[in-house]
Formats: sequence, C-alpha cells, structure tokens
Amino acid sequence: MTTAYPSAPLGSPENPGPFHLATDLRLACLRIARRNRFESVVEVAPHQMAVLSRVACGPASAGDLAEWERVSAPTMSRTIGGLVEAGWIERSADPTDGRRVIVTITDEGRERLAETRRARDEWMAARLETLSEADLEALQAALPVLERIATS
Amino acid sequence: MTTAYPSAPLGSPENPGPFHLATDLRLACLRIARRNRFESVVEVAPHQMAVLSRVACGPASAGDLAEWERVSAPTMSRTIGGLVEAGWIERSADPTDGRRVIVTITDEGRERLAETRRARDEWMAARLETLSEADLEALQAALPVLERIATS
DNA sequence: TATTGTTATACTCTATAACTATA
DNA sequence: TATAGTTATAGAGTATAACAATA
Repeated sequence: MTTAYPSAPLGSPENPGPFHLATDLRLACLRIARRNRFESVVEVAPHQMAVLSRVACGPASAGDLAEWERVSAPTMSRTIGGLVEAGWIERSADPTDGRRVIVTITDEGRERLAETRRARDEWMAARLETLSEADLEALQAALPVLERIATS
Repeated sequence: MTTAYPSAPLGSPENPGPFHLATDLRLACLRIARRNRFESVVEVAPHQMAVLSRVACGPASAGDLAEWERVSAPTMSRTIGGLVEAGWIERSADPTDGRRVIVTITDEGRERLAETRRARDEWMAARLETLSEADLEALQAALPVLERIATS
C-alpha cells in the first residue's frame, strides 16, 4: 500500500483531468498549511490567532466574532477573555447599544500578531529561497488563481 | 485598516521580492486548506482522520503513530480506542514483541476514508471547474513546486 | 532494568442551558 | 418580550504521572 489515496477518487482511472489536479492541489495546500503552522514557533493558540487577525482589521462585536469564527457565543466570550487578559485586545461598551461589547486590538496585540506572521513568513521564505527562477515564476503565475480558489 | 497584514513583514517596504510571495502563498494555502476542511461534510474528527490516513498506508504500532502525529502515547492510545470502537481500525498483538500493539485499517475504515477524501476532492474540483484553461495550466505548472515546498 | 502501552488525573477548548443587563 | 453577552455545567482532546506487562 504505497498510495496515500485511491488511484481514482473521482473520475475513472483513465481520466487524469482536473480530478487528479483537485486531489494533488488540495493535498499540497493542506500539507503546506499544516507544516507552516506546526513548524513556525507560535505562542498564540490557533483560535486566539484567528480572533486577533480578525480584530486587527478593525473593531468588532463579540457576536460578530462568534459568527465569523463559527463558534458559540460562550466560547467567543471565553476566547475574548483570554486575549484581554493577555493584553492583546480590549473590551469596551458600544455607546449606541449598552448590551453590545466592542473588541479592539491593542498595540501589544498588533505586535504579537506581526511576530507570529513574521515567523510563518520566514518558514515559507526559507523554502522559496531554495527554488529556481523558473519555479518562482510558476508560483507567481499560479498565485492569483490560488487566491481566487481561496476566496471564491 | 484594510490590509490583513503589515505591508513589509519581512523585507523593507521597497523590497517586493520573494517576501511578498512568501506571505501571499502562505495565506492562500492556509485559506484553501481551512475552507476545504470546514466546508466539506466530514464526520471524522481531524485527529482521527490523520491516524486513519496513516494506517491506510499500512499497519503501524501505537508508538509509531504517536511519534508520527507528534502526540503523547496516552493520547494516541485514546484515539486508537475511538477508531476501534467505530470499527475503522483493529488492534492486534505483535507476534514478535508482546508489548507492542499493531494497528490495521478495516474495510469499513478504508471506505470512510475514501468518502471523506471524495467530499474534499469534490470541494476543490467544483472550484477548478470555474477556471479557464490558462488558469488550470498555471496550477499544473505550479503543482510540482508546491509539492516540493510541502515535503522539503 | 528498560520499553510499550494503558489507566488516573488535570487542564484547555468546545457546546448547551440558565442567567443578567439592556432594547 | 427579545437580544447581547456572561456564567454554570458537561463533553471531547490533550498532557504528565503512575501503573502493568513484556523484553
């Protein structure tokens, strides 16, 4: 058993078209994402990192964040609590609706976020440095397509 | 605040070289992997899926699996217990060393694995179907490079 | 005595249910 | 009465420490 997946997961075996591309591309992205996450030195938990990234784009309410991260309100409340305790975000009341809580990133949070991203970028940059010009050009050409897949 | 990351995470702002490619490529792979995992219908937990994938390549001992997944021995023991209870793998004693436990995938486990992979492949295939021939060619050309990054 | 794996216990992240405060 | 958020409680997944079986 040497293949990591069935030889013809979607189309027939004699159909090497976009189905194999789908499998191979999916696995490549999965493995890159996994190794990038595992092997970069990170002191921020994944769920914290996700919220920190979102809040870095601008203030958001607890409910917005829970919906965005597809997580329950209590879970987000707890995650926010941890980030506030760490000093990376701040809670404040919505002036127009006293029930709502507005979450804002702090300078310290922004710095921590930048550090984490820098570590992950460095992991990827180290790999790109070993590539030829032709390989880099192939990646440059594929990047907009990958971004379209990621956001479609 | 419209940028999702600092404008010059690694090099200086006037250095758009491989550093921006590293950032963009990393984020694209991360988002593709994340959406693929989230949006495909999956009834198998991530840690179970990882072990099932590994065992599908051939029998392995509990210790091998723990090391492979970078998880503690008790955690792997528990994960194995769940997969055995689900009927997807089987435990057996190593005939040459009574201390060791050999884990083997069952037909049912192989089927579940194939179903999960099929769902994820379909997610990706649906996105590829919307692309032009030129886009697909760009992906085909970049794929071996991505695979090298994933395994280097 | 060293190694392989499991059980005991504790901590974190998650969810649903119950509660408080505001609209 | 309905909504936004927090607290109470419980269920997974994880780890370290202690244990049992085998080499």
